[in-house]
Formats: sequence, C-alpha cells, structure tokens
Amino acid sequence: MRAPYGLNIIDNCLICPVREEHLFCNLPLAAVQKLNEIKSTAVYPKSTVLFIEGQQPRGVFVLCAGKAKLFTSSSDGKTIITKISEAGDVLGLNATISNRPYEVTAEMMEPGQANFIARDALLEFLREHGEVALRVAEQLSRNYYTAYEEIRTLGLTSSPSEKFAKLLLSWSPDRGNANEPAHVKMTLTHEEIGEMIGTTRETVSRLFSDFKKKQLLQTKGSTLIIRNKPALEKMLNS
Amino acid sequence: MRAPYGLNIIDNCLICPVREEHLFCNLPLAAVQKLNEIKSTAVYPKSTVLFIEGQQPRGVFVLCAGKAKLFTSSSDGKTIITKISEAGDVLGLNATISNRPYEVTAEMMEPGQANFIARDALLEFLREHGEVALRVAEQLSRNYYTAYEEIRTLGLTSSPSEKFAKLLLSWSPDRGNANEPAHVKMTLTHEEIGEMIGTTRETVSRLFSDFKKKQLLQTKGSTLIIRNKPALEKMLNS
DNA sequence: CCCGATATGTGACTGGCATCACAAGGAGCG
DNA sequence: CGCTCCTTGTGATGCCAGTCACATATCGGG
Repeated sequence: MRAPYGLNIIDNCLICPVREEHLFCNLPLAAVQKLNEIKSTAVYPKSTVLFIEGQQPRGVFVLCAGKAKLFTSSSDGKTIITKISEAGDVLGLNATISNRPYEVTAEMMEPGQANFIARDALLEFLREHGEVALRVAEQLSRNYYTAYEEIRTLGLTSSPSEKFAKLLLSWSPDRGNANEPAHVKMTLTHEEIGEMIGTTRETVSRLFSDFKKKQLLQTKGSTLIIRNKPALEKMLNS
Repeated sequence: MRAPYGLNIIDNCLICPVREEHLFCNLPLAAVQKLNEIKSTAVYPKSTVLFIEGQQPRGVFVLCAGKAKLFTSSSDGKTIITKISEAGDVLGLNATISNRPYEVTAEMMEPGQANFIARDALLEFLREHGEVALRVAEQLSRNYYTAYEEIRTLGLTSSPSEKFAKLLLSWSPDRGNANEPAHVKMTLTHEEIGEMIGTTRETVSRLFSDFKKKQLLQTKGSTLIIRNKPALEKMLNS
C-alpha cells in the first residue's frame, strides 16, 4: 500500500514494526485488536500541526512514522521545544487523560503517519482494560521525568555552553567507547537548537564555532561528529 | 491525641479533615479503609527531609498537616524550588509508580504530619482497586501540568521581574475583586523566593524595592499586600 | 541550472543581572 | 540585656549573551 509523500501506510497495529517497544504497542492481543478498531490512521506532510497548545484535547496521536516537535510559545513569539518525538511515541496523552488543554503544540518535522484515538473511545478502552490504565500511569510518570529533566536544564544550567554540551551528550549514543568519536545525524536548524536550549540562533552559531575550535566537535554535511565526550561531560554541573 | 511539636495527630483517614478534597481522600469507603490499614503515620519537625532526589523510591507520603518544599539542586549548589506542598498533597507519587529515583528532595518547612505508604503495598492496592489507578493517572497528569507551568516560567519568561510578578499572582487568591488589595501570608525568605524564580537573593530584594516604589506591593510584617493585580498581569507575556 | 528563500557566520554594541562587599536590621537565646 | 546568627538593603563592578546589522552559504523547486 502506497500513500502520498512516499510513505508506506501501516494500517494494522497487529503487524506494526514498532509494536514491541511502546506503550500501546506491547499489549495483550485482545487489547491491541480493540485498539486497532477504535483508531483512525492518517498520513501527514511536513509541518502539519497535529494539535495546538491551549486547545481542548480531542484525543491522542500515536506516531507511527516520522518525527514531530513538541513546543510551547509565549505571546511575544519566544518558543521552547520540549521534545522531539519519534515513531512509537504517544502525543497528547496528558491533556487527554486529564481533560485539560494541550500543554504543547505538536508539529511534524518530516512527513509521517499517526493513529488518532478519540478521547471518549480511549477512556472507555482504559476502563475496560484496567491493566492498561496502570501502563498509562507509568507512561505519564515517564513524561513527568522528562519534564523534570527539562526543568533542571532550564533552571540549574546557567550558561548556554553548558546546555549545549548537555544537548550534544543527549544525542550521542549511550553505548560505544566513550573516547571514540560518535557520529550523529543532525536534522535541526540552529534556530531550533536555540529553542531547545533557550538561547538565540546567533549564540548557537557561536557555540558551534567555539566547540569546533576546542576540538570537541566536527561537522560533515549534516552529520555531527562528537569528538571528545569526556570533555563535554566535564562541562556539566548537574 | 497530642503529639510533639504541638500538633494533633490525625490517625484515621476516615475522619481526616482534608478527606474530601484530595487524591487518596475522596474514595469509596472500602478503599479508604484499606488505605488506612496499609499506611503508617508519623509526625515530623521542621526541616525534616522526607526523601532526597536520586534515592530509590520507598513509597509515597500523604501530607496531612504542615508545608513541605520540593526542590532539586545541582552539584555546584544551585537550587530550584519546584513546589510548595500543603496538606492533602501526595509526595513522591511519580517516582514510586515508575520506580525511578525521586526527582526532587522533599523537606518540611514547618512541623507537620504525613502518612507513608510503601511502594509494594501501594501497587497491590492499585491493582485491587482499578478505579483508583485511573485517579492516580489523573493526578500524575496534573503533576505534569504543574511541571509544564514551571518549564514555561523558566524557559519563556526572560526577566526576573516578570517571573516575580507571575509568582505574586500565583499567590493571590483567584476569587475576590481584582482591584481590591489581596493579603497574603508570606513565609519564605528572599533566598527561597530566588530559588523559586531562578534568581539571586539580592535581585529579589531589589525587586521588592522596585515593586513597592511602583505601588504594586506593600509589606506589613510577614503579610504581603498585593495592591495592583491588573498591573502585575500586564507585565506577563505568556 | 538558476534564483529566491532560508539558514548560517560574525562583528559591534549594550544592558541587565550575577557577583562581591559591607552595613544594618531582627529574631532567638542565655 | 546583649550576644550571635540569619536575613535583608544597597552600592560598585564586570561580563555574558541578547540584539541589530549585514555578508555569505546552502537548499529546494521550477
């Protein structure tokens, strides 16, 4: 099956390639089948906005393919990106469960596909499948942890360079020799990086220069080579 | 029944004065009775640390009386207070549910009392009482919202004065005539206020001077009088 | 392959806030 | 009552990062 934007549509959760790894994808067969019934699938082009911060929650989106950025903005235009979501992630869960407005805006960064599950159907599903409700609670507390990481970064990390180092480390694979250069595909603009660490485009640009001069970093097209992980770690304080 | 520190002990959840309002306090009778069995009550003096960020979670604390501050610190000593908890609040829920280290330290700000529920007992209780699990999920998503508020404050609110205005507004009662001065009991030091809005003691002191000069604010002993709420609101950007 | 739009590099300037320093209130306690 | 410790007020100083401005590079679509 072929969709626009050159994607293969995944229309059955039972045979989803990311089924094993994620919240709604690793459940008893009966539950997955039920989920498969109440979801609706759609394909989205780049820059599609799935939902906007402040909207009443209509339901959750399970991202099947593509990346999405979650961000929140102030009225004067300042923006912070709180998360880059990938396939398997569930978007809008907190708002949907608590029936409060979406706390972020979700926007596709590349073409992708998502399953939508309406709020009512989800809540009914959770009431029927009590074991999944606890899983949802666990997912929510994972989200909470991520949020706390962000709070620490924003509140305890004073300098942009430290935040930048932190971000680079979060990108570099955990495993692998610490002293061996790590290669990372970088798909964000300097502007977006700035929105992730709470600084300006210009500062990010200067940070790249600095870090390259200090042999911490190297770029090759859109590939980023992290040359000195231990040195980056030494820059952290939290 | 009398306890040290001049507090009355509340040893039965069934007759707890805050029973109606909060997570574990507004449940079917059978559930409350079960909770009452698995909890253990203790009284804590000021400055007691209930748990420390990074520790493996032992269980949750239900605060029955007194206030506690939740905060996280970096290794170089910088601290941010993320929440002031009051009677009825459940502390350590996220860590306990997800079995990850406590994400904050909880410290009593005044003498108080708390019920402790061990992790194993709590999880068993939740499995038996499925309806409560969903309530827990709701509570977790409320926590998540609070965390997001904090992220917005830290990330989108640039100037200390704006953050300070935000804090003052969060203290002033929602109801009541907007133009009428609101009286608030202030129990925090400037240092602690600084830790709440991510600035220094000195800056907080100067903010008080400024705001008083601008007729926004007035102090009378430890009572704080917010004189011009609309003007404070106009200072916000998010 | 070309062109407009978008992204990036870099200099100059400036202001707000952290930092340091010290003085002066205020509370608790013997 | 007077001591000490904690908290608060306020000046002087310096620096980092935001802002503005403009040049250059790179991307993507026709």
